[in-house]
Amino acid sequence: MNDINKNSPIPLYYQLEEYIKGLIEIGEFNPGDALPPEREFAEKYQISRMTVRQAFTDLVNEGYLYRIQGKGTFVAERKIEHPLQVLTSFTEDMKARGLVPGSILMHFRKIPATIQLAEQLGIAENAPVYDIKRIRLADGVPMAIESTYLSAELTKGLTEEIVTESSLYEYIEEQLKLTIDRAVQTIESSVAGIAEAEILHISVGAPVMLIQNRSFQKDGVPVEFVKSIYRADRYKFSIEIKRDKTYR
Amino acid sequence: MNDINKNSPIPLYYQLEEYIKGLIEIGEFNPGDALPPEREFAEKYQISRMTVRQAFTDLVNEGYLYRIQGKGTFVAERKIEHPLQVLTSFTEDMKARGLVPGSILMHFRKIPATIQLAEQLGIAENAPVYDIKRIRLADGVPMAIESTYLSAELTKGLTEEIVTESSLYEYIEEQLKLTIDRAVQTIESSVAGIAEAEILHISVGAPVMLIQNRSFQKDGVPVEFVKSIYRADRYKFSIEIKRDKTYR
DNA sequence: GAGTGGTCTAGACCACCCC
DNA sequence: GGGTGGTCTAGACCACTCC
Repeated sequence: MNDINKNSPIPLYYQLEEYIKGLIEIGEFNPGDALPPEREFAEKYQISRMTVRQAFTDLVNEGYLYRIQGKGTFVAERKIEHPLQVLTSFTEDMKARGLVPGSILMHFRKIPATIQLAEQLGIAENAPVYDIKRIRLADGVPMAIESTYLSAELTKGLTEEIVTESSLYEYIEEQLKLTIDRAVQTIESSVAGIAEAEILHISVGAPVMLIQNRSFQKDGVPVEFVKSIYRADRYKFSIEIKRDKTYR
Repeated sequence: MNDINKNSPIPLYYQLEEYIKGLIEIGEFNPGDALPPEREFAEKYQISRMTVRQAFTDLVNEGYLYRIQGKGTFVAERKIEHPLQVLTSFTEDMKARGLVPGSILMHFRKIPATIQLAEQLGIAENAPVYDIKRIRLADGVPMAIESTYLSAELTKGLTEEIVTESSLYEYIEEQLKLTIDRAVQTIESSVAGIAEAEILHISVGAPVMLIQNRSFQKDGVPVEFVKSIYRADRYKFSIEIKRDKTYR
């Protein structure tokens, strides 16, 4: 019955966040419902109102709740589609769409950085770069051609085995302890050329989406640069955008 | 010399945010620089450390700063491209790209909602809907065909004059007092048909981007639904995505 | 006027980094 | 050990909404 444990090393505000998220998920609170007031949470769990506010504020920022001054705090409408407000890998993206992800490695090599790659990765020209090219599958069908480029200085020790047998993201985050904080994604439309058409099993001239992705650490150092070609008949890109917080 | 005014009705944390943003903009602090510690700000301006933290936390969430426990708070790398983390109108988008926006109204009419429109706008089938179709220009060249749908119940009093002579967004936000909080955007690739090719001055079969946009208020009520067809040779879509805050 | 969220204080102790 | 951010308290008063 104790949903908030004061002796846990997990911060109280975070426990409360998870607890409230849980209540929303099981339908205890529905979109549009008012939550109990902050002071009520504070008293019920014997924690300070400021701590409750920290939890509420986080959930507001994450889009679970919204507040109206003088009225209360309310559950926001459920998020729609896959909420790609959040950076994901191909694997996670496909799973979220209910598809089984797969991958065929075309090559794994180390090359000297071209001018373009050097600029995208924030390294010197001709510095070593891992160049990984994969065909990405969804339910066994080719979905995209993906080229990943990583500074070999930053991701030392990357091998073909890691790429084929485990997760590149996992290696980057858990083994190398690099934390990806944000990415800039560029999306264009194009049409398939002969080579792409063959790999993706579509006709020459069929529409494709070109998606480029540059991932950064918190300090702004680029971690990876990915160029993908998705077949347009099977892939839609969807995001949720927040309007600017305007105080004026 | 008093950058923080305790007697102002503007909250202290907000004044501090603006002040710090200003220091970053004029280059007083550069990306990677450490800011003075929270306690120093608190003492210097005679405000509580919690208030300083509120300002810092907001700036971290907005991407201006990042924190490293035990080390300090640092200025983040400048944001790249047009930071379309933020919802904008066609007009604002083009201006940000250094292009002069223009518009040709093809029709402005009131129609009964189709099933699809009813669903997108969260209204009853056959309820009245404003249907606005425009050719959007950049530097005088056709850039996109845009169809906007609005619930006529919600946006009562909308006229052709408002659409042609002022800004639809301005009318929605300032006259109707509706606040758009977020939008879900879906992007697909396709190729131009005969009608689109003619309007956009491109060849049949040339790549185009289909962009759909549903805008919502804080309570989740949809405000508008926009379907656009952009010519792909002149338009790239770019966004910045944050990685999930993972506490685990 | 009662109830809500919004802002703010003046402390406290903990966790982490670096010397 | 000294300095940093991270968490938390127990209050206070203000601004807004609704009756």
